[in-house]
Amino acid sequence: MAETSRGRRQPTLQDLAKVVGLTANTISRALNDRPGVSATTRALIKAEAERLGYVPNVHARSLVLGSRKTIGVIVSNISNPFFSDLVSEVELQAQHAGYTVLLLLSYESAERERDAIDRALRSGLDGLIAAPVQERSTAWTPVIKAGIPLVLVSRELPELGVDFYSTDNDAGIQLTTDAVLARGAKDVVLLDEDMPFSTIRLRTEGFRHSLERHGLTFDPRHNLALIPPARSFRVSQSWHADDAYRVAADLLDRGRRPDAFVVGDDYYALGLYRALRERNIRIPDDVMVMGWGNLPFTRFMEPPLSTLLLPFEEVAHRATRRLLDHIQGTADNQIVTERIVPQLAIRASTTR
Amino acid sequence: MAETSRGRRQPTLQDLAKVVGLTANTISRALNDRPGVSATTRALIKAEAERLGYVPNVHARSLVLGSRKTIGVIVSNISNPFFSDLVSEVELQAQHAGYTVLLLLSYESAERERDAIDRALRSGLDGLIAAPVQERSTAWTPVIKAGIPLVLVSRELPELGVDFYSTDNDAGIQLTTDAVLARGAKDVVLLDEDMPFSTIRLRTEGFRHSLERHGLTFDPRHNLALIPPARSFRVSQSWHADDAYRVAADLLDRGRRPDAFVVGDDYYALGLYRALRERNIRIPDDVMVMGWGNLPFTRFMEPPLSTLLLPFEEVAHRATRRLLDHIQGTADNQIVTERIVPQLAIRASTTR
DNA sequence: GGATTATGAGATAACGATAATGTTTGTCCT
DNA sequence: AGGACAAACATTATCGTTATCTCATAATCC
Repeated sequence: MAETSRGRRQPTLQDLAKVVGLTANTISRALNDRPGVSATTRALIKAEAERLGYVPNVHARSLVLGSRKTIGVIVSNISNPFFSDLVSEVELQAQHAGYTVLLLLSYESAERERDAIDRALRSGLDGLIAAPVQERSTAWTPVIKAGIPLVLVSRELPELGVDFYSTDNDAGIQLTTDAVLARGAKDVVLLDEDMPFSTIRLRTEGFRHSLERHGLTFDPRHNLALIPPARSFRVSQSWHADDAYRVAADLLDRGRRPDAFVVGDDYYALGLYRALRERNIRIPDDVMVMGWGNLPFTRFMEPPLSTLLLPFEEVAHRATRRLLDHIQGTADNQIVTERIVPQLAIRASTTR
Repeated sequence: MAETSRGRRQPTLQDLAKVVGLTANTISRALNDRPGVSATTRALIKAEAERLGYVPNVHARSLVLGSRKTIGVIVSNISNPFFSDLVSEVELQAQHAGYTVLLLLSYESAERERDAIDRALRSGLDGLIAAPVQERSTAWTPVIKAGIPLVLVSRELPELGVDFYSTDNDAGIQLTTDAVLARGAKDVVLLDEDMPFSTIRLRTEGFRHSLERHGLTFDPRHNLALIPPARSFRVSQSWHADDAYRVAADLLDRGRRPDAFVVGDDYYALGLYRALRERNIRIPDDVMVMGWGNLPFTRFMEPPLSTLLLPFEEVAHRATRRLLDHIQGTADNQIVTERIVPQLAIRASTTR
């Protein structure tokens, strides 16, 4: 009876101590390479630990050390390549530093975000990297009150007063817009989502600047094609393409014929391509198309889509580094705000 | 001095107890809605807890309860839409059950997988859902020895004797192959990766069966186009398209002209499309193309790609349900092996 | 060779919660 | 009125580590 249950229960420090004939304390010191144990004893203990398959109980350790060696990541959804890359990079780096990653998804919903934050707080995390769903949210103050280091990515919440890392949307849109303008476009339309995100507002502003810098005027009714926000959250990204298709088709059917499109998401370009194809409008001869995000399929579109290479690894890398600094107490107490400039990938869709 | 540090430290049960004038135990019972506390006292305690912003210390709770309310997910990489969907669904359901998800990535590397397992064991997880990197791996036995419930997905390890959930690769490939055969194809090529995975072996077998059932012979040299395995792991999925492009181009340039391609990954179809386009081979008139995975972009390919809708949500759902049953002790002690049959999405690439 | 340090290890006390018993008080019944 | 019994709370133990303090013994010094 006792024998059968023995296999189930993991050996503890006490068990090990009894076997070796020392105290749990000494075992702990030996295994964690702390001083106070002779080399021979240490070797003996380590060998015995290995033999018994001893694994320290994290719960006990966490309780004493007050840390679980875990950082949380809150993003809206990892089907979005931007976020999956971000999370991957965070995981990779956290792992190097001996941390594991707790994944919490908010699905672009304020309610779910609140829930995710709540679960994060109840999970005893050492720190949190998050891409907030909405601006001006008080949902995050409990995190700060609890003294848990927080680093934001992608979407800024200036009033929170925490570190922020992001791709430079303003520079990005100017890069893409300038690129088509430099190639002779005179009438550019920005196809983007109609959402109250700072990222999108920044893009619109940058777009406008770019036009004006080239001596063109910016008229929202003329240069903007806005995709109505989705009523409910849909997991598949391809709906973005459908939405973009509809908006683009509508615009073209109203007789509007710009000579270049700049979009806020590669998926929009996917839908746009279809709308153009259906109307026998050739890319890039009749109209140039510039994407955003360098999604894996863009190189294989026909023609290959010029797009913007977002430095998400870099963002994730720096954000994680900063978070770990906070956790380990090696961070200065400035509020860091970094926007990393993306790079253009020019392909056939803008080459005349 | 003492005042400044007060804000940092989270209030504990003891603190609350002192304030209310009761014992920590009573507070605990009150807050967890366990009997033994009068209604008025309970209300008082809850109010005070709210006022002080009391959050139970998970570390302590985990220690005493022996559970962290966390399940781990080990997949190779979440940039792959299959896995990101899987992970999303697991997260969604785990959340419903009050569990959080720890994400561990193995990047298709046996070494990293071993490391991930190690970290999982040291993280005090309640259970583990994993897509193993390779077959016949002893890496997983420590998990079983530690008595941590394990459910495998996607790739099977029969010798481990644990539950397994997957899409039905055999049924899937027969669905796709049958579909092109039913539409008049007489000379079909399977374009797939040359890797020693059970999934791929199953696909080849199913493909062969399908041909033979239609009175065709299966000749590896004739009906198989194999993509050499990547030497190093590459994050971006689009390399799969490049590899497929190269293999397909090579095949076509050797003068081979099948009347249908069936592929093992939608990305292969992306590369294949390009190879065909370059040689002015029309889809579907000259050759039909059948994909695998229903990735978001397939609907927007030109022509839209017929493909296979993998029931990953279903797989994730059942696997998670099963894992939670194990954790909560409500699972029977059979070894469950379920393969869920995918569905066809017929589009223009196979419509003559 | 005696006082002084290192050195290795034990004893004890956290960490913050929950579980298993105790103890008090009050209520009900006959 | 006296005993049974339950409600409401307190006491104490426990989970498995790590940290601090103490103490014995061996090594080192002049």
